Amino acid sequence: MPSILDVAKRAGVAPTTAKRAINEPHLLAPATLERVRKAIEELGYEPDQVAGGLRRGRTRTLGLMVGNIIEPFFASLTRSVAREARARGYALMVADSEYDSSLELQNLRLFRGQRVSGLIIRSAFGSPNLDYLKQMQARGTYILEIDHFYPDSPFSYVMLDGRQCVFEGVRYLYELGHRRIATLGDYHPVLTPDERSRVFPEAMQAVGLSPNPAYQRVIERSEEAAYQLTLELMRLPEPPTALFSLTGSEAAGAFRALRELGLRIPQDVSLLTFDNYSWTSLVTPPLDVIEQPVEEMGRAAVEIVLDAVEHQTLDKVVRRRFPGRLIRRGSCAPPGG
Amino acid sequence: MPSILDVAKRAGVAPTTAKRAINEPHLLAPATLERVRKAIEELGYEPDQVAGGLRRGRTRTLGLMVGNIIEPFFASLTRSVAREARARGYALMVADSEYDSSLELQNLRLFRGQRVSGLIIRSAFGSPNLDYLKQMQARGTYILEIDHFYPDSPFSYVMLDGRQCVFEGVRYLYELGHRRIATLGDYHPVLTPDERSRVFPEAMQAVGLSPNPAYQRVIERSEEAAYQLTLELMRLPEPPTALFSLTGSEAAGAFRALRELGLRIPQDVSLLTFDNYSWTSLVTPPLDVIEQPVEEMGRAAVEIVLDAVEHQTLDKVVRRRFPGRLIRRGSCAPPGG
DNA sequence: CCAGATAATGGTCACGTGACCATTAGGGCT
DNA sequence: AGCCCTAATGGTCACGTGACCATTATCTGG
Repeated sequence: MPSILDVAKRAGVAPTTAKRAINEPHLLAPATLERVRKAIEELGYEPDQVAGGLRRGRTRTLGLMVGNIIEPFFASLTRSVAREARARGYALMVADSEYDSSLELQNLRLFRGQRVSGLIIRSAFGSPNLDYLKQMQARGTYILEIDHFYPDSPFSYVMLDGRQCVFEGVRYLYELGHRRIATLGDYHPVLTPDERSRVFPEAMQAVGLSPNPAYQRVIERSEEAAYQLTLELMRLPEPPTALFSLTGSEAAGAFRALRELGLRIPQDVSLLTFDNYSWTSLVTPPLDVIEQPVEEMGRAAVEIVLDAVEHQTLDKVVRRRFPGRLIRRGSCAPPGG
Repeated sequence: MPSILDVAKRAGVAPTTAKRAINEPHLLAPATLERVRKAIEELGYEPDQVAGGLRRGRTRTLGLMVGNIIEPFFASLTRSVAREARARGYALMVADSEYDSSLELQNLRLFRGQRVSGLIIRSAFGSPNLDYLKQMQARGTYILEIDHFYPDSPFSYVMLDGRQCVFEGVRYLYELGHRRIATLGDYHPVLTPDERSRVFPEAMQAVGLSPNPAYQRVIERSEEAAYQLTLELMRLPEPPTALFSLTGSEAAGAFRALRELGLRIPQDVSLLTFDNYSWTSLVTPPLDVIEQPVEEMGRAAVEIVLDAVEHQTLDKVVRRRFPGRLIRRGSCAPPGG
């Protein structure tokens, strides 16, 4: 692999001069610049970011830790983050915690070993890693949470405005005439704290309803758990007339369960879900969804992180909320046919 | 960020000794080892892979270039590759070419700058980057193609056995009684060379059929193009009785088109597709698919790359084919109801 | 014609590590 | 006692870069 020394030798200049052709070309005489450029071209020289990172004390790499890359939300986020990072000359390291805090820790160690300059993280459940993140931050890695944040998080974050979305969703169902509205379970308040399930009761109160305790179960956050819970809920003597799924993955479980039970959407039960996943428009009927501006969120995340890194303002905390958008397609209708 | 020097100082040993606690602990006296371990623990020391990579002349990073991270095939692949890389102590850099060779080149440059030790790549279409890849290889990056390979590729690869799958798919449809079978277009033989569309005519011949020229169009490889083509095909005077989609993305386009045309699956037309995407079991009817062993392929890819990197056998070319699995769910039936 | 400014180029060193070689102490053998 | 062997530990240097300082040539104004 040729180094700048090879370039310098070939161009007949000192290494310092050769490097200036890349970093501060305006300082060079046009003829010298041209000669160096030619040498770079001929040798196929590409600056070594490993050496540069060591010397600089700061790498041009960014870490992204997702909860589950299979979920389209994270896939879209990854694409958006990757695009933005590339545009700014940063490589993107991706890790998947599978929402498991011990895997998360392993991945954090890897990221730390690689000395990533910034970290965008959707933290896992259980979360004994807050201290580790704080330590990384104290040592110069800028940390930004996305899609979720720790209570009292000291970090920047980029989030959907879950509160606004849940309120809007509940109001939408309410105005269609629904009174028996259920989310697909509560998440565990400590193990899987979640804004959406936390504000649901408030959203119900805002329209003069209160959540039916019979519908409230603490579940794991997965398609399978949502599938099981939907079966249970719809077999109650007084089943919900509308299901409000707080994530796209859970909607798939609910949809599967409703089909198995032979329940028609929206005649027998309405279904509303977060996340405009592509399958939601392929099924019959197409589902009403609350879309997140994922691309924008990814862009914003990279911008916040890299601005802080490059301007050396690691202490700057930036928090941005993004609105969701309700898309009506026909899976919600007045109750009772 | 503490370095091994800090650890050594705190443990009261020489830097060399401190490092041995990590790299060759068997050489140390138990008491010394314990003291160094304690110092590492207290300081929260994590070896700097940037410095190590520079000195070693080899980083512990792997590059993964996907065609489109949004496609579940690539999302699953990414997860599998990330898992395996993590298990071996390598960080994974992910880039998305969006199947565009100019974006691909930008990403390759980034990877090269970061001195990735290995590269797993699903190459883009158009592909003027073969030379660049060869150059990277000549400079010590082990390259492995996945899901697709250049004609006369000099690299290792991991692939589905597309030939076997297409043959099996065609035979399946043939035995159900179909004679008018169409793929969703040919890909451009130069711009988007593709094994599956190339062997389709052979597979037809193997059952005594030949592809209907009226069904053969060169299309782009996208959901939208597949949607348009399906509309066209089904409006022909003699439309196909069975559609064979060569990718999961295209199946979504075909499915959308069939629904818009009001055609029933499988009564009016059978639909068979590659890739067991989760939506294919959610729609009505659930689709017959040819599943790829994506996880295994990802694991194999990392294994091949890292074994070559770590054993310094960069010249070793390994090529593996994986069988697909046909899953019947009800979207294919004898023609004519 | 020269001081001082500026343009252009050159030289040196440290970042943290791993490879390699060097040194010391103690134990077993003749 | 003298030798060698091994266990345990220490010292040095280069990887390629970027920050910083140094040097030389050319120009400008009085």
